[in-house]
Amino acid sequence: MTESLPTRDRLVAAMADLMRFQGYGATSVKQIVDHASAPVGSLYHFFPQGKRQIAADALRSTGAAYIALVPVLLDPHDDLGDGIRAFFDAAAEDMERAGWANMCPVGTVAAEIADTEPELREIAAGIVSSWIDQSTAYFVGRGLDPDLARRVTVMALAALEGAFLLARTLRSTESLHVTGETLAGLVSHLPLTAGT
Amino acid sequence: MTESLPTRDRLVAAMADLMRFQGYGATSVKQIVDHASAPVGSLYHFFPQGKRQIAADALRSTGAAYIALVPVLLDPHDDLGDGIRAFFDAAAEDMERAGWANMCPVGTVAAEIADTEPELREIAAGIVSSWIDQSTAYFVGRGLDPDLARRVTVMALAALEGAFLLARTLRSTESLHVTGETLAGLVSHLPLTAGT
DNA sequence: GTCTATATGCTGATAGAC
DNA sequence: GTCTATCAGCATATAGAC
Repeated sequence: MTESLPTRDRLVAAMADLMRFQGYGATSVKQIVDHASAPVGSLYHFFPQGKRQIAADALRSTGAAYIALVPVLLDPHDDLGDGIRAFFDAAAEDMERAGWANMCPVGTVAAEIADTEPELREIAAGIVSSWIDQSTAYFVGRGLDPDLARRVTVMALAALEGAFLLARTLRSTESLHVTGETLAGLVSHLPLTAGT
Repeated sequence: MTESLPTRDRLVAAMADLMRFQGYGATSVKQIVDHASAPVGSLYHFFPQGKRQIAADALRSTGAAYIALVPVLLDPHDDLGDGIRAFFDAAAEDMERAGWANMCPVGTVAAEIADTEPELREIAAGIVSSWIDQSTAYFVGRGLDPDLARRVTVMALAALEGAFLLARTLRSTESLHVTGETLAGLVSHLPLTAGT
């Protein structure tokens, strides 16, 4: 983490990276600054409210980055089911290569802080809500009825996060491949509204 | 937590309870003994290796308790899909009533400790593996082909854990109802092997 | 087995020189 | 904006009387 980014950005990236592996509680301020090759003072200069504030920033920036993947990974596939399968297979490959870190800190952290860090929980809830809204809109654009699109989104997101949890715990990609395959079969047979 | 259980059992129950809400890292030894109305010395008397050891015990005992729910909740339903729907709806009701604690500490804790507590991760992996094996065997007993039974199990477990995560983050039962309903539709149309 | 007092180290956070 | 030295508090764990 000695990239030539501004200090502030290096700190946020380091926090996001550490949270993917360790979650929030197990990540110490000292680890963050070491990982970002920055002095402690700089962290409190940019983030006067300390660890909680930099965690909020890291969640927000990665949350925004991940929702952008949906169109990127699904657009190339005419059949939505094929797109979903490719999405889950890509996640499996990335996860194994990254040493079983979660893809996104939001999933790792959300359960951990849901009752102990109310402010961070609300931020995580906002990110997840916007994921659901944007992904629903994408599926509507691909021809699904709005209500069905939302249900498909919620189902797929739950399956993805759960499969990440199992993969991480078991150190196996089976859960990602199986859920991706099953969802693909489901989605390929959904009715599309006229004109798509 | 002033039940008339032996001290050792009260300590394990307190740890399991706290981990459901807070996870592992945010639960302190002081909280455990306070919640169990026991002195610190007793914890280290029964669990010489301290917090990590009592966490392992709490995970094991709740892991065993939860797999027992599968036949209890599914046996009454002739149609497997109906059983799955009832399972998820029951989980949603319990979760909301319990103030959005996770049903089982294994899910809350697994992601958090996967890279920081190798011994606990292996214990969690063992529990999850045995869930998958036992649940697969149950579905085979209900007439599914073994390979299909395993895939249904993995899919359902991933969806359940993911739906828990979303419900906890968003403080809404929507994810549990939607995933339960979707899985139910899927499972109701699976082919059964002859003779069931 | 129960309980209290305490040791040791690490935590998040701050002050102040440069 | 950068960096170091340091604070006060809490963490896990232990010692030893009862």
